[in-house]
Amino acid sequence: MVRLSKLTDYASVILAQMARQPDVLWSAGQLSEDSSVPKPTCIKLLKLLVKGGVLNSTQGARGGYSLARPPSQIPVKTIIEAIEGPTAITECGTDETLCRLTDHCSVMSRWRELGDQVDHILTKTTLEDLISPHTLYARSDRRIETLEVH
Amino acid sequence: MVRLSKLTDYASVILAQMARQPDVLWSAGQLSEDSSVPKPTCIKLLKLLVKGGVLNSTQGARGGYSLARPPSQIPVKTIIEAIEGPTAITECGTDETLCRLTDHCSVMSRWRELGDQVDHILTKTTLEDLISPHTLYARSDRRIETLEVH
DNA sequence: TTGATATAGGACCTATTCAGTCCTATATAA
DNA sequence: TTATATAGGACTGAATAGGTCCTATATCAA
Repeated sequence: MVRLSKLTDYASVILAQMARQPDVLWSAGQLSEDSSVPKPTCIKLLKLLVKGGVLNSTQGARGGYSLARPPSQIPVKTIIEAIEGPTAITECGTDETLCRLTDHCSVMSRWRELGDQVDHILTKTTLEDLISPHTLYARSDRRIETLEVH
Repeated sequence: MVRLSKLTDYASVILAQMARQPDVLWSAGQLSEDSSVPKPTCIKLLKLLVKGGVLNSTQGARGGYSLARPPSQIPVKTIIEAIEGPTAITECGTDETLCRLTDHCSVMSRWRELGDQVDHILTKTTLEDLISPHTLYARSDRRIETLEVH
């Protein structure tokens, strides 16, 4: 149901480190060393995060990576999607037979609504929250309030 | 991030059908036919749902399956876990090296809190909601209110 | 008692996805 | 020009998901 892939786990640790010193230009080697993530894997993650708009990169000698935005403006949803790709709660459309069932599509719209609620949480929570020493629940501005109908 | 496996998708369609006529004893063959889910797979799902406490089964000729509880008392979380097994947001413990990092465990507790919020939604939403023709948002008793700190 | 009809439980195979590695190209600074 | 970075891709092995099949057991009816 809700599971972080190992790579997202790694990425969040790497990003947490970067977020604590947002002005440093980090090299892949440095990040790999500090985070214990094997260098090839670390490099792969950094590339994905650049592609996903989470990081900026500077090429060449003395180059490296830095956060593209302040931690408070990086939703965890963005991080997850950068690593795992865009993910809907159901693909729907793969199985034509099922989709013709009366039940199927109505049940699926409920699932999709559930997915929206989860999305809402993941969008509201940011990298800043991840590195905070305080529980999410303690922050009134981060509590999940009644959802609005759009 | 949040994705229904195909099998959970199938299971929800099957359960939706059963929920609309809760007093019928359904045979696997009947359910397979009505839901377009291939019989072997359908049977597998039904077994998992029995094991997970969602369904009751009656063996022998004229046997079959029925809901173990009223739809309003079957959280979707129970359904998901019956099919996909218990799933935590991170395994944690698989990678000893990462776990020794100062950052890692604090970041992971935030992820875990996020997981708890999602859990909360999945526990509050039931099979009854899934088969409802009305959007989840329209039901005030199903809206996600401020979470409590335990 | 026997046969037909169900579920129970497990083994098993295959396809897809995930994790991880490696190679070559390109950009930059000294 | 060389050393040091990232960029982009191909590739491999492992893990998981999806799907099938076989044998055992329980129940009902003739």
